[in-house]
Amino acid sequence: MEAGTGRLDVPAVVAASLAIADADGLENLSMRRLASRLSVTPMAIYHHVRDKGELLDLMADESLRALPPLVASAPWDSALEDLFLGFHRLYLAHPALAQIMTQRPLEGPHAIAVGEQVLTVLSAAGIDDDTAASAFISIVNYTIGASLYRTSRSSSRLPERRRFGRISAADAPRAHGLRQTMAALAVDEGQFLDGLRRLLASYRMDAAAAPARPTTARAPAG
Amino acid sequence: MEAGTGRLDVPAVVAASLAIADADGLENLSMRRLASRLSVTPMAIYHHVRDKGELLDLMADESLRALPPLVASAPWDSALEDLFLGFHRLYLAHPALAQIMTQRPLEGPHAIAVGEQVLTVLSAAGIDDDTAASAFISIVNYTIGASLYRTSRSSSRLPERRRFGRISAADAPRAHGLRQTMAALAVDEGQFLDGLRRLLASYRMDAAAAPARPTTARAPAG
DNA sequence: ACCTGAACACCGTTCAAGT
DNA sequence: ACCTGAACACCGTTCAAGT
Repeated sequence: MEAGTGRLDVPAVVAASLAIADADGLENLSMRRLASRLSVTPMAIYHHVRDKGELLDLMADESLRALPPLVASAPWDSALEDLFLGFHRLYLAHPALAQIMTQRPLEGPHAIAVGEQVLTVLSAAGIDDDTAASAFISIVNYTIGASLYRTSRSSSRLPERRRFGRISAADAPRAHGLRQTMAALAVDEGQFLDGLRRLLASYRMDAAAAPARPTTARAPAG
Repeated sequence: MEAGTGRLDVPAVVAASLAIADADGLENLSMRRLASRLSVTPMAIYHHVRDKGELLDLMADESLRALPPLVASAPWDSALEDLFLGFHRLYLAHPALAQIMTQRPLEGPHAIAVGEQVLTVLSAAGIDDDTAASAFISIVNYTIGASLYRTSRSSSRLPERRRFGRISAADAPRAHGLRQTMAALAVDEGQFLDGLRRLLASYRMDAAAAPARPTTARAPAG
């Protein structure tokens, strides 16, 4: 498959990797499967990528290109809400990316560019540097956790439960009664948004407490 | 190793699995490694556990035994803060557990018991059922995301970065200036607590808006 | 520079057999 | 019931060789 192009390059390798991970899950992405999809010998890939780990880094960073850019004209909190909703949607579309982020710190150029944008917006809102750094980390963590939660419960990837029976009304009446509510929330974008908004509202109070700053935004101050 | 006991059982298998995952990472936990640590043939394990997936489920649920129980006498928000701090510490001590939770929905008996406790506490605080379910999910998601963040950055498991250079002052002045701050926050329990408290504070407002309820809260008591 | 082929040290799991 | 042994269809990666 994918034949014809003749020559292999990094973008083609990354694209094929994402396609395999989307179709069959990250656990089924192997260098050998990838090679056969590219009609090439496994070792050919090693000429473009040092090892599988580097391939995963490239997948995670490269896919951030698809993120809708932050809208600078909007209020800072709704701009951030949109940005992280974009993250969440990206991770739902490509569950492998969220998984990769939990195993390898993402430090590629696109990831750093997004981080820079977020920190700039928080700073312009009047939030001090330390709080901004902390806010960035907490919001990213929440977003990744919520995305993993939804993808791990998406019908297509559920492992068949065997050992454990269903949740019983006798042992856990509340959890039992809320079973269907929780199942619905697990596939609901509104559930993600609710938590995100609660975090943003909390940082809004930090912003209000600080003196508003002009958005000139010159770097780490000289 | 681990010889002498003569007979294999599920607790021994689970304990050995955790020991391997703690020492060498979940990615190095294999049925064959596990078998050799138990001085047994790989196939012997399959007599106690259906497959590797079930083994992972058992590891994740069984380890929840170590969680400090929720202190019912404390105010609900500080009780929940303690409980989830306990989760966070458990995941830091055993990074494999947080990883497993992102791949397989945790529905074992201990997980359900913890969920029941949390829902009961939220309800007794005067939070309605739908909000309680949503709060539970968001707080768990945040906790898992934050735990994964810290473990993925723990010095012992960092993959050597190759493709991407260090973050440059020219391209990302803010991110560059905050590099050391962010690195410090990545290993700081206070960073986790800050985000957790912001979420709890938000739900405290829901509780205040609702009529307070007597803490009759039947169920797992008795 | 870019790719192939053979090989090494691993995987999870099935199936048949032993006690 | 509990365990072994051999086998199957896979892995990631090194090394030497081809063009």
